[in-house]
Amino acid sequence: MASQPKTAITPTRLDDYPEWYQQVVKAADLAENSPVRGCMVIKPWGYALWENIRGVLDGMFKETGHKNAYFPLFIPKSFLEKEAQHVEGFAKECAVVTHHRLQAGPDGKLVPAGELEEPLVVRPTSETIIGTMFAKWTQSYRDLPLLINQWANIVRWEMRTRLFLRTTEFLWQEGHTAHSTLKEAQEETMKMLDVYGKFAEEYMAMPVIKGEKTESERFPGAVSTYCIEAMMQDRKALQAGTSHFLGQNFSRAFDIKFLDAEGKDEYAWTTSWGVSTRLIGGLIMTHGDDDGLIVPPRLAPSHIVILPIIHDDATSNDVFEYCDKLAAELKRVIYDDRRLEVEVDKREGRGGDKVWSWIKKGVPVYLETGPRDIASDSVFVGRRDKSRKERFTMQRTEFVNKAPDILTDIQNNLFTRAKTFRDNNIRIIDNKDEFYEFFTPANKEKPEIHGGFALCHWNGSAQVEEQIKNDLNVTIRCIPLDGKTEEGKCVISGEKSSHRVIFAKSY
RNA sequence: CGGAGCGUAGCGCAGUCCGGUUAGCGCGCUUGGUUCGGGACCAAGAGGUCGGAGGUUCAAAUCCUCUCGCUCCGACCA
Repeated sequence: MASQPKTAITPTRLDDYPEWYQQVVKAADLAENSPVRGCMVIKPWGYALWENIRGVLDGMFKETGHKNAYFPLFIPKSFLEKEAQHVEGFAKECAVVTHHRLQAGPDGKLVPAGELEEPLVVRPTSETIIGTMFAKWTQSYRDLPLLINQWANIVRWEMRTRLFLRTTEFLWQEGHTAHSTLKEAQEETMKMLDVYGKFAEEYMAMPVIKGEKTESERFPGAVSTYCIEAMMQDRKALQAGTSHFLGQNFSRAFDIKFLDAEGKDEYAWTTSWGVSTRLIGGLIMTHGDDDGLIVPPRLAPSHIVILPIIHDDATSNDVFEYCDKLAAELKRVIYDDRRLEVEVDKREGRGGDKVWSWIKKGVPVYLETGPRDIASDSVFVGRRDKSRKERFTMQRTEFVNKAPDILTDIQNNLFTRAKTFRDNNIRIIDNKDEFYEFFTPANKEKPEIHGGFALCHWNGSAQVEEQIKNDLNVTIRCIPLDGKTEEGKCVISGEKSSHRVIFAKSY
């Protein structure tokens, strides 16, 4: 008999975290690399997760008054050039279309022909094209606010890619709004940050810290950038969403003007905000364990999987019938304002393989159902947030009634677990040596999981940021919004500081 | 773009240094059987112009030249 691995995923998180991540993506059948460099194929289970993320967020955007629209994939190069900082930030990572057809060359191979007069850039983000349109749509203060969201794919030509966390092409959502006053635009920026925070914590069960980015980490062209930062299980930070207050930078560049109530010509105040398929990477690294993915119930493509246990042909029909009946009952149950998604796994094959395939995919609840359960009219319940040893038997009717409570309990448990982990790895540091020690792995060749979030005073200088980035590869993730004012001294320079910021290694 | 490594069956690899029968192994796949609250076992089978092009040679996965692609480590970043 082949020796059984202790865990479904090899290596474990502790052994090799980056490799563990790749293996989970593969084992959970979320996505794989495509023949196109840096671009991924999102497979059904991963895409269903994205659809659920999209569905919830879309509802939240609409509740806050936004409408969806769609803008072109291609942006004339000249548009990008209009906002100086914006170009500078994105110029290095743009895919550029220069031709519009292919011709057979002398060797029979196709070569680009029909050069464009003006190259088109594949959107790395849409401020410029949307700004151009906003300028047309805005004449009076009565046209404002413009509250637009777009679900789209974008391309950023990154040097190195990792499935979900950084791919050349990725799916995202970008909100773009224009307002007649600074105050309203600032409020919009914070409102959408709150939407992201709520979504991350309540749906993804991923605790986040809301904060503002320092100047060096700011979105190119923004006046201020706010973010939600989450801690992954290797204690590195993941920027999970951003909301930008763009001031009048883009409205000046794109001429988004309106006449106010007094008949005065004014530039609009704009914002933009976005989250991407990167969230799925965050989900994996927040909840996943050495047996694979764990999907929070509120985002699960399937809440419950029923696995019929078949002994022989004589009883198989009874078992299937019982499972189908149970599935039908469960599908009528409401959980989180929608009907339970239930799947009966009737695939041929060994029971063990099937159970483990669902464990790796992270389905919240799995029921192993055979003749014994039928005889006692009960179900054998496995919770993905608990160990295999903790499976338990429950009367069928009781389970049907309690299923939503069980799922709610799993959802809460995942959040609590993640929050405890994060809080245990936040350290208040006031001393430079301790700071350096905190972020230095014992094994430099193959760094073990180390560090975390360091809450420290900072003198506000980019020089300090530069120094710790060079020395330790640590950056300021954000200046927390709920951070109290507190007199202290910069952990690096010793200069005066009035509040603490979060330092961490990041994705 | 720098530094390292790798391209041999669907996947993971051995063989390459030192050229030589019909290119192997594990997993997976197909068929049959034995198991059965479990990630099984036995047997039989299918599957490869060894990343590509050129060269050296009686003979190339193996040596030489050129090329293409991928992964990892840096710089860049949601």
